[in-house]
Amino acid sequence: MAQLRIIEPLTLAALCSHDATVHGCAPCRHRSLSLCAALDSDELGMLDELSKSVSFGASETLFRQGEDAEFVFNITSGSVRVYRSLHDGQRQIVGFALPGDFLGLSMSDHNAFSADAITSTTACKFSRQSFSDMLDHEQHVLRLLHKMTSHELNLAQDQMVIMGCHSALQKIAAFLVGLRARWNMISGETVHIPLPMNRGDIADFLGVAIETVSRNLSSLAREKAIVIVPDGVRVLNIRRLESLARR
Amino acid sequence: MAQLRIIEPLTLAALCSHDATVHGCAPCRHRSLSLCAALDSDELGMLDELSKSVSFGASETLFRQGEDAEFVFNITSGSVRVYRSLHDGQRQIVGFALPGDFLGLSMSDHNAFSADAITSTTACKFSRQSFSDMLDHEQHVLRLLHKMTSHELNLAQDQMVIMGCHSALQKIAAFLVGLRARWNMISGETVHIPLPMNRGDIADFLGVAIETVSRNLSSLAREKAIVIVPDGVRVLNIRRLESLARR
DNA sequence: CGTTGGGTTGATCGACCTCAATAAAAGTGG
DNA sequence: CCACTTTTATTGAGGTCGATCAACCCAACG
Repeated sequence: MAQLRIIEPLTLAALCSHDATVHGCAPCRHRSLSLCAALDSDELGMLDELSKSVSFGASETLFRQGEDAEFVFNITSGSVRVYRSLHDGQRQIVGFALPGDFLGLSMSDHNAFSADAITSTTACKFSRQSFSDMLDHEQHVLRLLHKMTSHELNLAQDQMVIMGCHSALQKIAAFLVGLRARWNMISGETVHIPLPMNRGDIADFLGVAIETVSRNLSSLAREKAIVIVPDGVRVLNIRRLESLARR
Repeated sequence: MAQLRIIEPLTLAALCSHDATVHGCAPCRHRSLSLCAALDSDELGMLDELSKSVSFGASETLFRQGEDAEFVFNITSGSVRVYRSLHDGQRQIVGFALPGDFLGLSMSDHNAFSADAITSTTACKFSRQSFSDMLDHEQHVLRLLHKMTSHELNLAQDQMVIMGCHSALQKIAAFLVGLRARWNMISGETVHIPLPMNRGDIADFLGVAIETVSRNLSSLAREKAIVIVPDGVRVLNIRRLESLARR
């Protein structure tokens, strides 16, 4: 009877990690801001059994809009775009998932969005059914899940504020400021902002044209607020960016 | 087994109702498709004790951005705008709450948004703390709460898709189609779409100018897709609206 | 009546979309 | 390692949509 729903990019660290050096959920505990940290070892062991490590090459599909929602993903490395394809061929990206983010929890039995890897990506994959079953018996986990959903709602509403901007320059600046904050949570870095997604992805995220993204990034570079580097930007004047991003 | 009526509030209906004729949560049960219907009488009684009926006149404040988040509201009648005020004096409306909608779920210790009544509004008010305490003991309620939050998230993500539209006409049409669906859940009505909010509210919701809202509504009326009536519109050509609203 | 607030409509101007050309990167095959 | 293609990014020019400013209409209300 448990029902989950799509949770887009979640900034609550990885539930579970199966990378080359560590195995199982326990080693991942320290990476968690609020999730694994709140689980005891029994619960972690349970997660361990439910999860399976998977990896995707660039542009490979995690799940597709409309298909049965079979799995829940917790991104451990890489980056993912989550989007809806529209009948006019347009694409609205609703979020980018970074390491630690949760994807594919679906309340309905079919996905409302598609998701595919931007760069090479690894994730912990859970059967949605068994994940759901666990929620029936582990109130702890359900409570955390609800917290994450609430947090996700906050992110979505923040994005609405960004998209309400009348100026494209404001949108770009707000995008950079927001992404910088997220990378900062993950890596501690505040100057270099990786941009694994291409200009078209950013455009479809912000609801502007590709050329507008390019032009405004160039413009920010021209006024020395940022420097454009391969696969990202470096922040020179964060105050300028923040004043543009009307928060 | 509670009888479900499809023409009744699908938007999770009111958790609790304290209107002039009925008191307590139990009478409200029939109005709920999935919320109160899933609670037993003990649980309903508990809700009863926690909740308090409140009412607001037009443009009165339910809560203000930045203040401590003390309460959770379940709207029982009327309509509410939820918005963020920005440092440049602009206002981004992130949603309109209608009967059955929950407010205050996405917030942590302080409100991320302001909310005020558009029309005369009644609501059930819960202390956030006691509501939270109840969740610790009532898995049922927690699950329902999670579902409601998920529903909010759905609305927010749909709104992102709308705001990604490049054309203002598409935004207006998508707004009407979405609002029509919500009113349909509440009242069963599909032709008359009440618009309790004024043009400025719609403008700040969609991220366009007031005049643009007015012009495009007039345009839709001119092509006989809608008729503009006091406090709303009547739909003449839903197919036209839906084809504009790239879903 | 005058006033006020909300709504509509008109005119102007600038921002951004579109189309197009170029440049730079990243693959591909010899 | 170097031509070659393919993809992605940047830059330019022109046209259009929508923001802005302004006037006007209308209903509510004292």
